[in-house]
Parts: sequence; structure tokens; C-alpha cells
Amino acid sequence: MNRTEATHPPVLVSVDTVVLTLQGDALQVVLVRRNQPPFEGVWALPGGYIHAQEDADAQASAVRVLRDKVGIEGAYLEQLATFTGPARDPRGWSVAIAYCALIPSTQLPAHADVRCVPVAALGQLPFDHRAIVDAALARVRNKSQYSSLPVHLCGATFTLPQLQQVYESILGEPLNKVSFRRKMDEMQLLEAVPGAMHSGGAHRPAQLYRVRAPFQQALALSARGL
Amino acid sequence: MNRTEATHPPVLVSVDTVVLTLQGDALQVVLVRRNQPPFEGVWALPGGYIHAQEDADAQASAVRVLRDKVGIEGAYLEQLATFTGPARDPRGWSVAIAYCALIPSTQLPAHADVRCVPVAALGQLPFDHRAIVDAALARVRNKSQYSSLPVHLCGATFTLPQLQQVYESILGEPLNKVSFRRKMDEMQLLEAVPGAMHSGGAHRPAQLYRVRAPFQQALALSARGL
DNA sequence: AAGAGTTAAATTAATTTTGCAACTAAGTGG
DNA sequence: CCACTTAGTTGCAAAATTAATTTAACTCTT
Repeated sequence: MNRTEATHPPVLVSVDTVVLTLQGDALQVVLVRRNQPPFEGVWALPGGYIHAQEDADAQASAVRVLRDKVGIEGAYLEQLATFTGPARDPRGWSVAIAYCALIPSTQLPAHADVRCVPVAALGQLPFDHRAIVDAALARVRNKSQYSSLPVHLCGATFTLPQLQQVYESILGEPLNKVSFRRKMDEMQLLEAVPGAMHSGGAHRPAQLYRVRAPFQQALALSARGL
Repeated sequence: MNRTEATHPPVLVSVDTVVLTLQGDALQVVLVRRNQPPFEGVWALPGGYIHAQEDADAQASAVRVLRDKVGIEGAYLEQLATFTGPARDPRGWSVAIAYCALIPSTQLPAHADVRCVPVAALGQLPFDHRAIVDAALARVRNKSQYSSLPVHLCGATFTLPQLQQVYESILGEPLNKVSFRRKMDEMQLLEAVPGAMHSGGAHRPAQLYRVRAPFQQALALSARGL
């Protein structure tokens, strides 16, 4: 019934990352141009093999991929799901451990082989990368209903109206202003920074906030959602 | 910057399953006795290698493991997370795709090499199986707050008080009877079966229910939780 | 410099949701 | 027939959510 591992052909194990960012009101996925077969020259999710010699775990592999292939560091990162099967990669039965990263668009480096595509206008992708992106979007939209996840799309400081706009862009529906502020307050996610925000100009300036230290990495959860 | 896969030593890829069931009020994990090194003879999570020749994907591997090593079929099954790293398996850098299964205890076959342990009394486990169980428990307890997940611990038919008891056992807190019934109604999860339930004896019999077809596999979600 | 215009933020009112308690229903056993 | 136990429903008060209104703070125009 049991066989030893030696009798099994090794399956390919890689890490793929869905990097999401927000430009204007549109969620964007980051794609990189593949410089190797299969699908050489095609735009795809940033990914790579696990380096057993240097990676402490698959998340470390994802961090390395983000640094080396996309040029970003310090993004919010969480494991998404693992995609498997004989058909997803022409080279054979494969395992892709997918991660989801969120980053403010200001931190995305301009690079010829790195591109940002609105998820609404996403065409065909190689492998099963389309399914991976769809899973990431479902996860992000779901978690945005009851957690602080979207703050990782904002910069270091932001106003409450700006943050609400980010939530609304992800969820695709308007939120109640009072409820939104109450929930943000309950989560104890934010702290005001003593300076106010102007930029917009001809109107009352809004208070600037930053994420409190305990929630730089971890998510804050709202008990009853929103 | 990129190397071919041939330069990388193959990492070990396996599937591990956390099978949960309810006996009395106590959540139980199913363990099997390992018949191979490492940890031969030790009780561990049911797991095994992917059979690239026969498995359509990792979930199919998990189904096969449940059938062959535990002797159960048709359990509710969902992917949990993937555990990776050089230290979790003494044989080297490894990948374990973990699945979580829920099954009514009546469907568990009696077998010398299969055992049920209350999660509250769970001792040390080999590999990182303890962390996997903890992740499964966190997932199940969390999802039980806003979904129909716990129905998969019940048999084909059950009464509402029974189902509420299942929820309360998982969540570890009493629920309001009226609210519980309201929420179950809103989810449109159940349908009454024309016969009533007696067994208990000296009291009013309760209506028997079964899960409606759309939710045999998929979960029903409650908008505001509970 | 007064006032119009615009958005932020707080306040108040209306509506919905939730939780409790009491009540009715339906059986068994003495 | 009555005491007892659990199932299931009803009514209402408390709490939470949403909507509407008001006040605040700024810039730009004339």
C-alpha cells in the first residue's frame, strides 16, 4: 500500500505571487515578462522555484521572488492556496504554492519587464495563473469585508475618506461613512498623526492617520464585519 | 538570476489531512499509526505522497489517503494551507499540502490503526502535525461563526437543537436559541423531512432536517455572522 | 473681506437586528 | 390527570446599523 518516495517521480514545486495594488479606483495585478520557457516572453505572475539551500520556507521563497523579479520589499504577504495537477504546467505534474501580496502603487518600481494590469481588463494568462488571480481577488474582497487588509494598499499616512475610498474600490460598493468610522475606531487600527492633510485644496482638510504598530504585519478584525 | 529546475534538488511533496469529528461534546482528531520511518509506529495525521500517475490534483490525493488509510469516503474536504521548510521532516526540505475534513463520527470505521483523540487532550505529534491541527481548529472555529460548516459533522438528518449543540461544542459558548433558528432560516440551508424525531423520550419530539442540495458540498454563509 | 462652494466630521433621527423572557406545544411517566 | 421535560413560537426592549442633518474648516471668487 505504501511505497517509498524514491518510486515517485519528483513533482515540480514553485511559488507564484499575486501582487495587487490600487491605481485610481482600479485594482491592478503585477505581471512580469517570462525570460525562460515555457511561455518565454509572455506576461505572467512573478514566480520561481524554491531554493532549498537558502529559503527558510515557501514564504521566504515568495519574499525572494518579490525582491528579485519585481523589485519590491516589505509588502504585506500571505499564503493564498496551493494549485496542483498534471495540466497546469506543460512540464508535468506540478505544485504551485500561491501567495498574495498587497502594496501601495507608489512602491512599485518602474521596470520594462514589470507591468501593472487592471484586474477588470485582465486577458489570458499562461499556466493556471488566471485561476490564481481569481482566487486572490476573491480572498482580498472577502477579507476586506471584515478586516484591515486594505490598509496595506495605502501609503504610510492617509485620511479616513481616502481609506474608505480604498475599501469601496475593492468591494465595489459604497459604504456608510458613520459605520465605517465606527468600525475603524473599534478595531483600534489607526492613530492620528498630529498634522492635517490639505492637498485637495478648496475644502476642509482631513486628519491624517497611520497604522498602529501591532497591525503593521497582522490584520485587525472587525467582530461583525465592515 | 534564473536557474533551471534541474539544478534544484527535488523537494518532498506530501498531503496531510486533519479529519475532525464530534463525539459527545468534544471535537476529535483522527490519527493513524505510521507503518514507515520516520516515526514508524507513532500516531500521526493521515498523509501520503502524491501519486502523479493517478491523482488529478492534490485534493484527489487527499481523497485517496482518506479512503486507503482511514477508510472514509464522501467527507467534506477543503484545502487548509501548505506547510513548508527544512525542519518539519527529518528527510529534508519538504512541502505538505494540508487538507481539513469533517465527518460524522458514525461514519468512522473501527480499525486498530485508526484512533480518535479529543483535541483538548492532544499530546505531541510528529513532524509539524501539531501546528497543522492547530491551523485546522482555528479555521473550523472561525468558519463556524458565519457558515454552515458544522453541518458536515452531523449525519444525514438531525434536529435543530442537535445542530445548535454541534455549533456550541465547536465554538465553546452557548448560542441564543431564537437567533440560531433565525439565522439557519435565513441561510436557507435546511429542509424539513416529513418525519419527527423521538429517541429522547419524555418530551416533545423535534422536527428532523436535512441539508438542502445546493449546500451538500458548498458552504452557506450568514451575512452578519452566527 | 464677505460669501459661495466643497469636503470633513460630528450629531441626531429612523430603521433594522438581536437577545431575553415568557408562553404554547407535544410528548413520557407516575 | 397531573407533573415534568424539551421543542418551538411570540412579543418586546435593547442594541446596533443606516440614513439624514448639522456644524466645521478650508479655498477661491468677486
